[in-house]
Amino acid sequence: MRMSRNSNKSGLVERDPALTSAAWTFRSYLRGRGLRFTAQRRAVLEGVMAREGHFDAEQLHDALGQDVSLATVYRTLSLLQEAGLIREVIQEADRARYEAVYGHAHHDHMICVRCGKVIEFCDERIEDLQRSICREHSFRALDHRMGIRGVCRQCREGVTREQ
Amino acid sequence: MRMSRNSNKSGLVERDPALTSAAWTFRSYLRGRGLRFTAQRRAVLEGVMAREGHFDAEQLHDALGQDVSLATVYRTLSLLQEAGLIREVIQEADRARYEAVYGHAHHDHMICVRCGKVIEFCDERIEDLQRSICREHSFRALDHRMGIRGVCRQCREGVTREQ
DNA sequence: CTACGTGCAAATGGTTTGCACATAC
DNA sequence: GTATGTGCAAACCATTTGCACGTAG
Repeated sequence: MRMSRNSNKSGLVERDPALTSAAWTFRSYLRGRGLRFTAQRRAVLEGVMAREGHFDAEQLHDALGQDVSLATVYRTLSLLQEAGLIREVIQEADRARYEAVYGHAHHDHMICVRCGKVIEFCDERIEDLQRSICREHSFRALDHRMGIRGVCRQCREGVTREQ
Repeated sequence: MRMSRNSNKSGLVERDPALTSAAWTFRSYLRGRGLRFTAQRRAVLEGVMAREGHFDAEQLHDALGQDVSLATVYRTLSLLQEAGLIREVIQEADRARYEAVYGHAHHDHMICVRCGKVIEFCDERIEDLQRSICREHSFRALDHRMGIRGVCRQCREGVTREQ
């Protein structure tokens, strides 16, 4: 949707060519708070950006191999969330799940309670209404989440998958 | 919004006058599954219905005194949720919070990240859009939750409360 | 150098569960 | 009577934290 400033196809990169835009954002956030951009934090960020869809701390830790301990994954996920690079997905289970924000359009979710499938959607009319409701209540929104639980078409048609 | 069949003002009650409509619903749900409507389950339900706003298992347990153990509160909250009498509020912390559904209009939430205040609102235009989006995706909605995180007017104006 | 970061293992804490006893039907 | 429910305490398990050792700046 949005063009990365450090596309690895084009040679038109600025500053450190090894850093993606998301990495720059994270580094700036950390610097601004007197924190350090370490190899582990970078690895976690790259793991997050490489991932499609939703993930939890343990999945990310597995994908990263021995590079980063689980404790550090948790610590870094908090930082990434504060930096606005990831957000917590509306919770279905007791396990926190995240998704990358950077370069992804905002969207909401429909969750099928039968097969667990997540359908993402985005509706600008709803976004507009949310903005005007916040205005009416003098509320300054930082983030919002919407999740619709229900049954998807496939499951209703009897093509049940697992469970 | 909806009239209770067992209003305690009018004498026009049917069946067991000591049972509220919500209690009947719960009892029917349990019976339908071969489960029993015990004194503890009834106490939990009454505790839930008596409560204004959001609550968690421990608060409810405290309010019930020695009548019901915490374990049973948890077990009963699950049943009430399955029966559709309560729903889990969009999670802010790692603690599950609930609210009664019965007799309450559907609504969504704004959560102030500074003072923790929850503003409830309901917008029929958003509900309509949600319905049409579900239709477009052939998705049958059972429930939905929306939460907007942000900063309320009072907190922006510097009248910070706690934390 | 000094403050910050990391890995490890232990602690935390809300929630669940095994078990023996109690109770609804 | 028998299946279901309950209380208690122990188990669970994702997440957090204390501490000693690394390392960025």
